[in-house]
Amino acid sequence: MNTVATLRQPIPRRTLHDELVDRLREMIHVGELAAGEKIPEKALCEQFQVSRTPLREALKVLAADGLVRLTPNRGASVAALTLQDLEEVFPIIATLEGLSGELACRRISDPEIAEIREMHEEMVRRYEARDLPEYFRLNQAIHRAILESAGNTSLQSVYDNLAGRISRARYVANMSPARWERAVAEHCEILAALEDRDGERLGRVLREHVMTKLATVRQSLAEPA
Amino acid sequence: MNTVATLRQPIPRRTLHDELVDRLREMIHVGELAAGEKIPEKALCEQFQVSRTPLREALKVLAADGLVRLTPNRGASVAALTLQDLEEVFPIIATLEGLSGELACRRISDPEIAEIREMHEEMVRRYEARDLPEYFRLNQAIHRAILESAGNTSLQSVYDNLAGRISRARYVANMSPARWERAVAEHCEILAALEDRDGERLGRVLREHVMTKLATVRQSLAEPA
DNA sequence: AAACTTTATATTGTATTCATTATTCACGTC
DNA sequence: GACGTGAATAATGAATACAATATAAAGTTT
Repeated sequence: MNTVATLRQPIPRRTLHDELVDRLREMIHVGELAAGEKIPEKALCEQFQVSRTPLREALKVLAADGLVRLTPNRGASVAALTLQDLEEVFPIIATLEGLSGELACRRISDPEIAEIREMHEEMVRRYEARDLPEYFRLNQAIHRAILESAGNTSLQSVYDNLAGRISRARYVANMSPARWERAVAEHCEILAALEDRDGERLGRVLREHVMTKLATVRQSLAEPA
Repeated sequence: MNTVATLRQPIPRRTLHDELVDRLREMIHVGELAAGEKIPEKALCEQFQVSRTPLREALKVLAADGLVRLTPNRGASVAALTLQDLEEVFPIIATLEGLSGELACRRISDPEIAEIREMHEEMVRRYEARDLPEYFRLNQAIHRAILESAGNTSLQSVYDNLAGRISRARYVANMSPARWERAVAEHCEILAALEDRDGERLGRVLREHVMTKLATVRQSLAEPA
């Protein structure tokens, strides 16, 4: 059934550089390419079995995204995020998430709200079960759903780019029980504002929620690993 | 005097792809590479007297920035900005400018404020003399100064990237006398809020100011050229 | 042993070449 | 004239080659 429909669709193409952008991004996110480290161009070409051209093109893109630093004649390294970087980027992300909340309230449908409520309730159950990875996944899905409900693809794109820069820091930050409880409370407020379609309140709560996360990350960085 | 100091400084390097990014960006801004048009890769290499490699690298970067569209096996074209794109990007820019105003009020110095006031006053004189190009230049300089006073280089970078996408649309939009008068009034309010270091008010006024510009652009697009 | 110089090797940036894909042109058929 | 097919040409993506720069290793001097 599905196969017949697929056969009559355009054949998707993907350039090597595009594929490499995604792979390198993921490698940075999971720490396989560590912050501050030189990017081993030759080794990566061998690993991926591609020539240097598409890999270098991919690195240019990642540099434009801020994930990678290019130094002329010295190659590329993974951008090392300082606390200063985080202090700069989080307010921007907070502001953009606030905007996405405001825009979402103008156009979100009842089924979309219901879906977010479902995810929220499951997330709370994961919290109560102390299942952090699944809680984290659902948490991200809720933020993603709100962003998509905003219906602004440019906002999604800008947000994704910035979020990609700090994804590693967010991923490894430890959350204390008190902060976790607070985060859940904030999410209840997010859902309430969303159900009321109160854009201003949702925008404010989302901004505060993200800035709370910055405090978590900041504290995590201050502790010895 | 200055020459001796310069001689003992590191020798700056610039890769071709980096230079080409800037040149192509400018060519798009001034309309030399028109929206929707194919980018003539071969001709540009001849014009700039470079090989295809750095040019293709530059195009990848511009594509990541949203200025250029890459279609596999069909090459690159200048992204055609639809009204939808503008409707999406302007609110983001407005939000980011609002944030820059808030951040600036937290840390701007008296000399910085004085400099912005000077520019403002000169801009008003240019308005009264009906000198639009110079008014536009000063207008941009004021926004730039506020953004820099925010002291957030990530914000500058994100803002510049977005502003670069819509720079052509802004540049060609016609401003009616009524809108011009309103823009000047808004700038007076911007300066007042800045001098009061009232971050919330400045943020709000800057957001409105940018959204007013969207209305100008929108109207300009609705009129036959 | 430390510092300096020279040589060898590796890496980086760019140019050129190769293979594939797309577009255009020419020709034949209906 | 419209349509289809095949050949020729151009453009695109990637691989390879070349030149320049940086780094490491070896040799020499103090």
